[in-house]
Amino acid sequence: MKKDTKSRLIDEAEILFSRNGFYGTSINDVAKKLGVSKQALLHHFTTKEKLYAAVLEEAANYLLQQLDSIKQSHNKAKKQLSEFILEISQPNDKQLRVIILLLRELLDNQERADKVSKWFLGPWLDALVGIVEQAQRDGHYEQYDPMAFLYHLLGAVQYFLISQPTLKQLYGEEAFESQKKAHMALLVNIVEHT
Amino acid sequence: MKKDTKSRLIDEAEILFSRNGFYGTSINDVAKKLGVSKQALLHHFTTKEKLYAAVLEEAANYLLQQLDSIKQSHNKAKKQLSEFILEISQPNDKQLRVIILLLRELLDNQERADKVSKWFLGPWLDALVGIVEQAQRDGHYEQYDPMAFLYHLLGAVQYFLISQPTLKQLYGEEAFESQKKAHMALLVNIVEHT
DNA sequence: AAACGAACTTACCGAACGGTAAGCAGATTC
DNA sequence: GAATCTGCTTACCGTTCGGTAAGTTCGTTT
Repeated sequence: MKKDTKSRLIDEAEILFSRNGFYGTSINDVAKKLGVSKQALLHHFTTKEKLYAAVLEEAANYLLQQLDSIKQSHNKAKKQLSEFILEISQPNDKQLRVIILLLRELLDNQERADKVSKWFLGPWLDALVGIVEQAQRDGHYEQYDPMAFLYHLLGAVQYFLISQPTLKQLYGEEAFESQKKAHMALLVNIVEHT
Repeated sequence: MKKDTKSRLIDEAEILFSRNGFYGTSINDVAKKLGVSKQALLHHFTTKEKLYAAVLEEAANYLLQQLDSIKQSHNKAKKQLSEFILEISQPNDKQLRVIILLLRELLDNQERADKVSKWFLGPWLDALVGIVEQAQRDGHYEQYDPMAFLYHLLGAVQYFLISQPTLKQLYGEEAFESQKKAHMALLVNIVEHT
């Protein structure tokens, strides 16, 4: 049941790319962490860009799969949305890494705007918008544009997530905990009682 | 009235750091863009980190100054907040660069959490929270925690801002324009009619 | 048992990286 | 007018970067 080197390289690259960004990560570092040579990595991916693309593809699959599992566990679109917001608000390590990767992509994509991000974000966003639209058909959030509503939620959640280390350091652990509570309360208020 | 080399280096570094991040920017590139040697840059800043710190300091000053100018133009806290949200929602080039720098800092700061970001974000956040608290004393937004409410707005605005190139490319120019309208409408709705 | 392809290894490579050392022109100070 | 300081320059350095070339090892196929 041991993972093969290729997928272990992707996992390790995901950690380092999310932590240090594309330019801040060297393929040598990735390979060394697994105890293999840099050329073993290049044997599987030929270039650094292709390794990065593999990481993004993996991240996209993760996001879509997560959404799919939520869809299967809950029938009502509104419940699906609130469950989704709840999950990404309290992410595990992997989820947090994927969110950071996503944000880095948005930043780096600022003028590049290449094709990689297209499939990385597109299907996931579309699926989410689909949920909001279904919820609207069920009679919720009707005063809002679906995409704007969704983006608003995503922005608020993800921005707070990546700010957490800074906020902790800025205001201390216990002050931060009450901030987090207030943040979650505001989120729940929007999703549940709008 | 010509700017000296040092501040021109900061300006150019701000452009490149915001576009490509810390690791994606070389001090050679920065110097070359101004037609001076790399050692001219090192003469003024001694290390790349110090150049980066100078850029962050400049960015922090810009944010605080922007806020100050809004405070002086409007008396009521609620009006100050709505004006602020409006301004950063439609940023000029410099504002956009500063916002991107800020987001990059949050991402890179994820585990580093060093002192640099402390002064970079701290006073600005405190000033903004102060405005929200004043608005609450005037009878607005009373159902929310000030920090959570502010962070919610900041997140929604900034996340949408950095997504613009990707959204344009994903859905086309005219679809994006209507998304933007819906996004602005939602924002105005929150700030004005809560 | 010969051939083969996948999964690596060691040995390199040129370019770019951040940074040091030394010098030099020109304005300022003593 | 000699010395000094500022703002640069060219020359150079060791390290690391992504990537190439050429094996080697080993299980599988023929």
